[in-house]
Amino acid sequence: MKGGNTPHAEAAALSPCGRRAAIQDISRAHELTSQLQAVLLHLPAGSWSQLGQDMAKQILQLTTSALSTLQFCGCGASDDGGTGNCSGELSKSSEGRDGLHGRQTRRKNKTSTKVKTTVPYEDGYQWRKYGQKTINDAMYPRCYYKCTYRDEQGCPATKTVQQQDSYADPPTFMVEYSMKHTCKTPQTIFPVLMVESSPQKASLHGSDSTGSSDLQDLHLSPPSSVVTHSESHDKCSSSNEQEQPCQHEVLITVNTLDELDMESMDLFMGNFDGWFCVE
DNA sequence: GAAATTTGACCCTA
DNA sequence: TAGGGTCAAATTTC
Repeated sequence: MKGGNTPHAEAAALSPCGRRAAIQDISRAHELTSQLQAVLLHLPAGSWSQLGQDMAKQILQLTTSALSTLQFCGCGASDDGGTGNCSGELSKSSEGRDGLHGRQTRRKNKTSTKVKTTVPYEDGYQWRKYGQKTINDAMYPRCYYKCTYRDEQGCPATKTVQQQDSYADPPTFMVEYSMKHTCKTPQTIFPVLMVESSPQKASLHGSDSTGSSDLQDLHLSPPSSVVTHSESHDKCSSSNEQEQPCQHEVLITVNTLDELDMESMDLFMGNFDGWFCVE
């Protein structure tokens, strides 16, 4: 059902410029919340610290959801001619064709978000594996996950996880998210630390482990990540002549949150100024 | 026994 | 027609 106050409806009502500004604002909020969460982890355990963590998690989920909504609803300005259909909607093409119940389109829409990470299973959502395939020219099979709440709440979100290189330590995975989460669950594992990309490739490398960390014991190993946000039409306003497709990668390798110290944070803040590509 | 994962088969798209 | 995405029965885990 289409609710008038749904994020999708609001996004659709936004002008391209307004949507862009909204995306930038939310991405900034997301970034700051991620950093706040990292800071909170340094505080002594206590009710306030826990409360802050919980709040940060919720904010991250909300901002992630909002960003996802805005991105997926960007189709109106792209190559589908502005049909008004969000690219996130399921295709009904196969329905009723061969007696398959609810079988959805076999090809996903082009709009998706790819994230390169060392912790593909910790992104704040719960997933259930439903398939695995050997992919041509890939060293490792690709795993297919759907939202745990797909059956209960009809959440269409899916993701694929594929290990990339066998020699990296830790191994990196390319995670491709498709469809937007519509499930409503407060359960989070740990939201992915979204990292902004910038025209200049930058990296923060946590070296070897710098002392013991109890964070690992908390299973809050921070993701490290590369966010590769790509869409077919993307041009980067920050690139010089708007000629290069937006395909930025920023690799943050952090073994423990202790390594993400304030110095790194400052570098973090200084180097990145927006991970969304602007048309 | 319920939930999650594995795996082969089916089917769609390029 | 090959490759990739999904289904669903079988199997495993808790």
